[in-house]
Amino acid sequence: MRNAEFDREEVLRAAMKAFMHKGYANTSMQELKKATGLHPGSIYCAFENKRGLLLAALEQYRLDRATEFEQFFANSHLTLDNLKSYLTNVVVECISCDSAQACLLTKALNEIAEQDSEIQQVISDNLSVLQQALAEKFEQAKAEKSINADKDCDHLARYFLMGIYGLRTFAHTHPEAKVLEQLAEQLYHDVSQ
Amino acid sequence: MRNAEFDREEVLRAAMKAFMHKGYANTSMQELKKATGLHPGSIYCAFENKRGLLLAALEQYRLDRATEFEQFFANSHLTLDNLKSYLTNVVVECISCDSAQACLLTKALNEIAEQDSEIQQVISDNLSVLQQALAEKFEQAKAEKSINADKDCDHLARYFLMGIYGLRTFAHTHPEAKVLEQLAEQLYHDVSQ
DNA sequence: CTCTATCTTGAATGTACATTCAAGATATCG
DNA sequence: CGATATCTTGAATGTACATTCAAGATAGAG
Repeated sequence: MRNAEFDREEVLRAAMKAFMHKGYANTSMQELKKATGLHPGSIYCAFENKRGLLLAALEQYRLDRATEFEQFFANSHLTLDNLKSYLTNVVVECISCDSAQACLLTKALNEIAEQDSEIQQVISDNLSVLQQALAEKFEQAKAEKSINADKDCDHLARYFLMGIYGLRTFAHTHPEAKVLEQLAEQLYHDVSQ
Repeated sequence: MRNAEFDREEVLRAAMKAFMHKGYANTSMQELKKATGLHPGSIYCAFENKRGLLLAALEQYRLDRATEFEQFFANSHLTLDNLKSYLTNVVVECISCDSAQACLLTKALNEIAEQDSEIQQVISDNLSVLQQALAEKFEQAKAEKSINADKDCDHLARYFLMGIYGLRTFAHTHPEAKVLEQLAEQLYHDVSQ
């Protein structure tokens, strides 16, 4: 007889941002209340508890990232060039230094995955989806003759993803644009050559 | 008139292990008490507080890792081969899946660096030291003609370290030996070719 | 052996937190 | 324009935590 007043996606994006900024354990319900605009009771009603909010936020993150990913390839450029744009965008995010741009997946992976196998599984699945999507793009690039026919696209996707993880971590201590760009350049070279 | 009964290094290694396993915020003083064998009062007396214990543990970690690093090069092999051994060892640590082998630096960097600039600085300094040490080894490998004379050793060191960060994160979701070994193989190839 | 400075112990403290819940508000339906 | 199901509110609850502290233990000095 009455619908919830809040926008679920908006709330989840706010929660994401809070979790990315301060981590899971260090984000209190009071901060989540401020970030989402929802009172504790509403959060518990909608997401069961703080952990449920994280799980919902991880799912929203997956959806948002998948959409974003596809947009990089929704044009007529060579797939390999789009992969490069994707990588360049990672660097841009790292440089902007906005913690909101950190990767929720790797952050949560580091903080809690080891102690919560369900969350571990959710994150692993998320990352596998991204890896699979990358592998498909490399296959496409191979079909377009941009990369050598004897390359193993699954391996390329894993290596590319490993590089992105490394880049993100590296950026925490080395946020200088030039260095990150140079590293990305080499990574691109190593997967495309 | 009376000396402390505990062995400081032993206590710090136990604390490191606890922090690596559960993270900083999620490791309670009660767990630290169990892990170190020290009662709260003694911990506060020796390290001021929980944060002080982390700082001391980070310093011990740096010392231990520096010693370990040098041991990889304390032989008559080619420096480049020793770099490969070092990388192989990272993979072995990842595979062993013993959380005690995770990297305290990257773990702490992800969890708290953004909220505590002193800890951020300590970790950054630690990682810079490692990066510098790697750069020196690459210079040595260059002098031994193992790598091309026109290579930028600082860049190689950064790329190598980025790869190690990526490898460690990747291992969280992909602990299969074969995959990690293949990634390490490619990384080695890309820095030595 | 005695004295005292220092260390050890672990219960006590206050605080901050996640979670609950009952009262109040409001949209929708008849 | 009620009636009512559902949502919103935020103070109350209990718990778990980091930290403190005073009493007890013990090593070393004289």
